[in-house]
Amino acid sequence: MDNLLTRKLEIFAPLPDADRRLLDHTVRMARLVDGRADLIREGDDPLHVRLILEGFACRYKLLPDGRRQIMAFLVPGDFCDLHIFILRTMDHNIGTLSPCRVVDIPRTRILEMTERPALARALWWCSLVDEATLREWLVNIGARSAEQRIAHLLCELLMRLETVGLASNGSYDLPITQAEIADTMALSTIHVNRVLQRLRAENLITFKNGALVIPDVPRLKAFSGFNPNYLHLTERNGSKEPRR
Amino acid sequence: MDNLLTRKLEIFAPLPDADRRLLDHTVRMARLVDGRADLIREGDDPLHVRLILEGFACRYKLLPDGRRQIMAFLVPGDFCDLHIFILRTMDHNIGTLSPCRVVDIPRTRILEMTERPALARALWWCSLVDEATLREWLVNIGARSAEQRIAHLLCELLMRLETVGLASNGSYDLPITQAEIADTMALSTIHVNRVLQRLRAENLITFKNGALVIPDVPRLKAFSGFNPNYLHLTERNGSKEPRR
DNA sequence: CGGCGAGATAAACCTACGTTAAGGACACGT
DNA sequence: ACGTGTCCTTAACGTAGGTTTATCTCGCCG
Repeated sequence: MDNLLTRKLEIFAPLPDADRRLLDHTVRMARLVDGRADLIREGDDPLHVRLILEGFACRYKLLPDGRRQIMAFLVPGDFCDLHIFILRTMDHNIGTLSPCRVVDIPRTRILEMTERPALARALWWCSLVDEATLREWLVNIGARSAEQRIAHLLCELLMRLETVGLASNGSYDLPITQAEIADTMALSTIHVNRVLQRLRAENLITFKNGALVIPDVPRLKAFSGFNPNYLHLTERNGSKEPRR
Repeated sequence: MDNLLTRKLEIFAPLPDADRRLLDHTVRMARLVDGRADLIREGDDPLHVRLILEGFACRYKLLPDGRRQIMAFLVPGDFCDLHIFILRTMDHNIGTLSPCRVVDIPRTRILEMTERPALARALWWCSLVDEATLREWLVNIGARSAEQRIAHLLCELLMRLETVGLASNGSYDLPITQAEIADTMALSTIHVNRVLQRLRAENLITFKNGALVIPDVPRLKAFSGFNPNYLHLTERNGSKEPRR
């Protein structure tokens, strides 16, 4: 059984056995973190790269007036701060939403990974998919109605969680509050509440003991204008070298 | 005199002479492109990576109802689509705003560049700064008022253009229309117009024969809540190896 | 068992924007 | 000199979503 990280990186392309063993080894020492705890703060100059193995976390920035904008959700298999390898100091915060299992990967290990061509490309892929996701979020917040916006987020999470085996039959655990959705979607909590109720009233979503259920996935995707191309899940290719 | 690309990449770290020569050579063959022309479209699978040498371009997506969301401004020295090296198919469009001078860099050349450690890190840095900028744009659109939003954009462009020698004394050419600002900032053109007038009335900005002038840069930065940390312009370091 | 805090819900009211519709100022080509 | 198109500007009015305040439901802890 593959570990979560291998599973995620092989969405891009198969890895040599040696690389897979390195990843198995990398993922071995995890620690537990409470919900709503900061993993890293803006201005930090962290020594390790963090990887989420269990639970939900988010990137966020705080504004002078105390409001917070969440800019990304981090789910199992996601790197928190691969970029500090190059950028050094954090320009945003990362905090857990639910209790998490987290691995601290030393810089030397990342360096070792970047020296293996297949792994280096896989890491690059992760970082580019993060960027593509950010672009879609910008479109989401900038151009869609509150209803579509939230529906779109739920579709994205479904697909991302499916790839790591944490969602099936259009259902997954979503351990976040309406206030957190509000900080993500640039809406007020009250409006998030109104919108969720409307989505439930139209039977686009339901909740069954804590888990989100999407009764008709294609319908929710159509409703939200969801196009999964930005997640780049289908570029799998067997070649060990990029095409020329 | 350094070429624009070298100048930009050396913001991150100095490059070996051989790398600089490679860049000089890379930048030699540019072509001219009209304003308001698409350079690449969503779904394309381009064979070259494009680099802007002169003029303004933007990343954008189109929505079913015909509206467009601009997700990034590309100014001289910016790569349009470095990510296609890994992600293959474009998940968004890139179009010029003003007439541009553009270089098409073949994939083989990019591969050659990624095989040189200092250049590889510099390219990685470009891509990570793009991502950080996207995060700040998300905050900008999600959490700031229309006035702050536009002021923030103008501050960012000032800093980015300064680094490539295209702005000085708080002034630069801004060859874009209010409608384009609207598509960028998720506002209507009419509201952009209102906001620009208010910014002018408060003497935060003025226009002198086509160029934007910011009379008091610190004041505009304070007004918009601008913090340049996300541009990562100060991580310059002389070492040829990343720290461990 | 009773109090407390977090989260969801509800209804009233408010405002920053969007929309529509109409001019006006240039720059361009003929 | 006259149209024509593009961009900017103005004003009236409409609405999605914010704000405020309050209630309700739990789970939790003493």
